[in-house]
Amino acid sequence: MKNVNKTKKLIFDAAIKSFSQKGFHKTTVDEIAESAGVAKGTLYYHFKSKEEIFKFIIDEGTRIIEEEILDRTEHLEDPVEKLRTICYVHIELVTKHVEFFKTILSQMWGNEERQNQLRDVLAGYFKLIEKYLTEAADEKYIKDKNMEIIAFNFFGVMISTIIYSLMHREKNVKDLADTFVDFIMGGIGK
Amino acid sequence: MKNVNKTKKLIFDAAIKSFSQKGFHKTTVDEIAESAGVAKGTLYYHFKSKEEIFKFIIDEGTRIIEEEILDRTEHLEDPVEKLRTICYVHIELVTKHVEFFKTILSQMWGNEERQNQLRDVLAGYFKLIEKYLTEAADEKYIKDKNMEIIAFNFFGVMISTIIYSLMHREKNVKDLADTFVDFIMGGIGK
Amino acid sequence: MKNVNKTKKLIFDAAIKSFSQKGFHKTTVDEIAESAGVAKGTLYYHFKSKEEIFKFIIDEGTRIIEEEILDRTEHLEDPVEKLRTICYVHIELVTKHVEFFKTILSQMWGNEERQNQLRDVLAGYFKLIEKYLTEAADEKYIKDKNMEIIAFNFFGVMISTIIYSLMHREKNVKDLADTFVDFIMGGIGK
Amino acid sequence: MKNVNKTKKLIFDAAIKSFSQKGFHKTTVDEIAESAGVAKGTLYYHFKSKEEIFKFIIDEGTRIIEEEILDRTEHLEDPVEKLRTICYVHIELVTKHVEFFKTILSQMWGNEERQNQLRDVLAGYFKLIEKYLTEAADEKYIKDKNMEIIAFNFFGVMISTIIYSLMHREKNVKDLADTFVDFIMGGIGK
DNA sequence: TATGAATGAGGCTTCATTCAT
DNA sequence: CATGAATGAAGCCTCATTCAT
Repeated sequence: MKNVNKTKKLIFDAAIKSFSQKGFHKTTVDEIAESAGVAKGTLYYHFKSKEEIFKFIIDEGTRIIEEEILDRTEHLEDPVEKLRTICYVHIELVTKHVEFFKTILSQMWGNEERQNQLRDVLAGYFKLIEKYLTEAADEKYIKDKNMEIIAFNFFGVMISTIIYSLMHREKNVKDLADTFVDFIMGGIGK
Repeated sequence: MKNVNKTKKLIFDAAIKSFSQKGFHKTTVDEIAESAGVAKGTLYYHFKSKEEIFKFIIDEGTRIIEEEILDRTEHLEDPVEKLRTICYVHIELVTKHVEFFKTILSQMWGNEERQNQLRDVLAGYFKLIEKYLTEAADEKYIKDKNMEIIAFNFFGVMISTIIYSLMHREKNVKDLADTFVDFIMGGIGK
Repeated sequence: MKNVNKTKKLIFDAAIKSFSQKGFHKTTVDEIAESAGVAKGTLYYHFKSKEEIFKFIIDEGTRIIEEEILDRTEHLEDPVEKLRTICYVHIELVTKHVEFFKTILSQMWGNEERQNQLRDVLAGYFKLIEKYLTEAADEKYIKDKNMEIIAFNFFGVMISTIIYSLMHREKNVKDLADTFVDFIMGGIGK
Repeated sequence: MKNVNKTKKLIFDAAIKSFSQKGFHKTTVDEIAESAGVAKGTLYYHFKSKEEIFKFIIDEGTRIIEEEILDRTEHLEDPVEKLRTICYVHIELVTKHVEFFKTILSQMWGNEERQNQLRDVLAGYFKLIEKYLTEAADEKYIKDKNMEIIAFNFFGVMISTIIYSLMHREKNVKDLADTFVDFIMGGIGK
C-alpha cells in the first residue's frame, strides 16, 4: 500500500472489518475509530469522510486481487490453463476475503456517488477478465462470443459460488473451484 | 395480494418504488408516506415497522415471480424447453422489475435479521430452480451434477446479466436472453 | 405572525434570545431547544435548519419594525414631522430590542448565504426610509440629495446611537432621540 | 510592527485576510496556517490562541489607522479643515481596508471577551475623533454639543458608507467622501 | 524555532417510532 | 382508521489545541 503509514493502516484494517461485517450504512465512524484504537478526529485527519474510507478500501482491494491474478497467471502459456487458474484464484480469494466481497456485492447496485465509483472500479476489473478470455478465444481454445458479456457471466458464476458457500458454510475450496470451472467451461447441457 | 386494502396497497407501491431506487437504508419512512399520499402514522397503523414493509415486499415479490414461472412453464413437456423458458422468463422479469432485483441484491449479503429472512425466502426460490434442473437431469437432458450448486450458478449468471445491462444500459431482452441460455447450456469451452 | 403555532413560537422566542445574546455561531441548537423547552427533533420539525430559524427571525423582526413605523407615521401630514417620528420610533425600537439589532449588526457584513439574505431584507427596509426622505425632499422640507445614500446615513447614525448607549448604558430614550434628530437634521457644522 | 519577525508577519497577513473574508468564527486555524505557508504548530508557537491572533490584528489595525490620521492632519491649522480631512482619510481607509472594517463591525457587538476587548480598543479611537471635534467646537467652528455622542455619530455615518458601497459596489471614493462630509457638516434639514 | 499527527469535545442534522386526538 | 406533532438516540463531521520530535 502506498502513502499509508501505521495509523492509516490501523484505520484501514478496522474499517474493512466493520464494513464487511455490517455493511456501509450500519458501520459507524465511532466504531471504526474505536476498533482501530484511535480517536475519531484521527480518522478524519487521514480520511476526508466515511465514504472516502470506503473508496480507499475498494481501490486497494481490487488492486490486490488484480496483482494476485497476474502473479499466478503470467508464467502460464496455455490460455485455457490461464482461465482455469483465474477460476482457482478467484475462489481462493473469495473464500479468503468473503467479507470484502460481500461488501462489494451489497454496494454495487445503487446510484449513490460511492456506488457509481465502485462500479467504475469493477469495470476495470471486468476488462481484465475480458482480456484473458479474448486471448483464449483468439487462439481458438474457447468459443468466440461477445467477450464483454462473457466476462460478466464469469463474475456472476463466481458470485453464485459465494452465495452457495455462504448458505451452506461450504469451505472446500478445491471442490468449489472444480464446479466453478466445469460450469464455466461446459455449461449444463449435454 | 391478501389482507391488503387500498391504503396498504398504496404504501406497498410507494415503498417498493423507494426501496428500489434508493436502497433500504437510504429510503426514509417519511418518503414512503409522502409518496403513498398517507400520513406517517397511517403507515405505522398498517405495518409494525420499516423492516416489516421490506419483508412484505420481498414476500410478495418472490411470490409473483414464482407464479409467473409456473404459469409459463407448466404446460411445457420437454424439460430442456422448460429450462429455456425459465431463462427467458427471468430475463424478462429482471428487465421489467430491475429495481426490485437490485433491492434484493443489495440486501442479501448481510447478517441483519431482515437479511437473513431474505435469504430464507430466496432459498425457497432456489429450490424451485433446482427442481426443474433435477427433472431435466433425470431424463438425461442435461448433465447430472450437484444440482443445488448449479441452481446457484443459474442465479449467478442471471445476476451478471443484470450488471451487464446496468452498466451498458442494454435493453434488448431477446439478445440478453439468448446469451444467457447459450452460456448456461454450453459454457465457454470448445 | 403567520403560520406560527404555539410550539413554533416557543422556538422563535428562545432563538431570538440566544442569537441576540451570543450571536449566530455561538448559539447552539441544543441551547435553543432546551431554552424553548422542546426536544431537538421538534425544532427540526418546525425549521429546516439553524440558518432557517435565523432567517425567520430576521424576516419577522423587520416586518414588525416596518409595521410599527407605518402605524406611528401614517396619520401624520408634515413630512418633517414624519421623519422626526421615524427617528423616535427607531430609537425606541432599538432600545427595546437592543439584542435583536445587535444580532443584525453582527451578521450583516459577511458573504455567507444567510448574510446575503439579511442584506436583501435590509435593502427593503432602507427603501422604506428612502421613501419618507424623498417625500420630504419633494415638498422642499429637506435638502434634495441622493436619497439612497442618505437613507443609509440615517441607518448609520442610528447604529452609532446603539453603540453609544451600549458603551455607556445610557437608557434615556428621549435624550438619545433628540440628539439623533438634531444630528440628522442639522449636522455638526455652524 | 514591534516584536514581529518574518514568520509572525506571515501569519498576521494570512490571518487578517481570512478574518476579513470569512469572519472570526468561520476562519479556521488550519486555513490561516496554510495561507501563511507555515505549519499549524508554528502558529501556536507565535500566538497563544486564535483569539490572540485576532486581538493582535485589531491592535495593529487601529494603530495604523490612528497613525495615518495623525500624519494627514497634524500639519493642518484650521479645525474644520482637520475634520474634513479626517472624513476623507476615513473613507480612503475604509475603501482600502474594507475587509478589516467588516471584521471589526462583525465582532463589536457581542459579549465575548474578545469582543469586549475590541470595544475597549475602539473606545480609544473614538476618543481621538472626539478630541478633534472638541477642538473645533472650542474655536467655535462647529456646534457645541455632547462631543462624545457626536464622535459616535461620526463613526455611524462612516459605517453607513461602508454598507452603501457594499451593497452598490460603489468605488468612487471622492463622491462617497463628499457625501459623507456634507452629511456630517450640514445634516439633511434646510 | 518549526512541525504535523493526534486528540476529543462539541456541533448540526436525520429519522424511526410513538401517541394523543 | 387516520393523522402529524413530538421525540431523542444516534450519526457524521469540525476544529482549536497539544505535544513529541
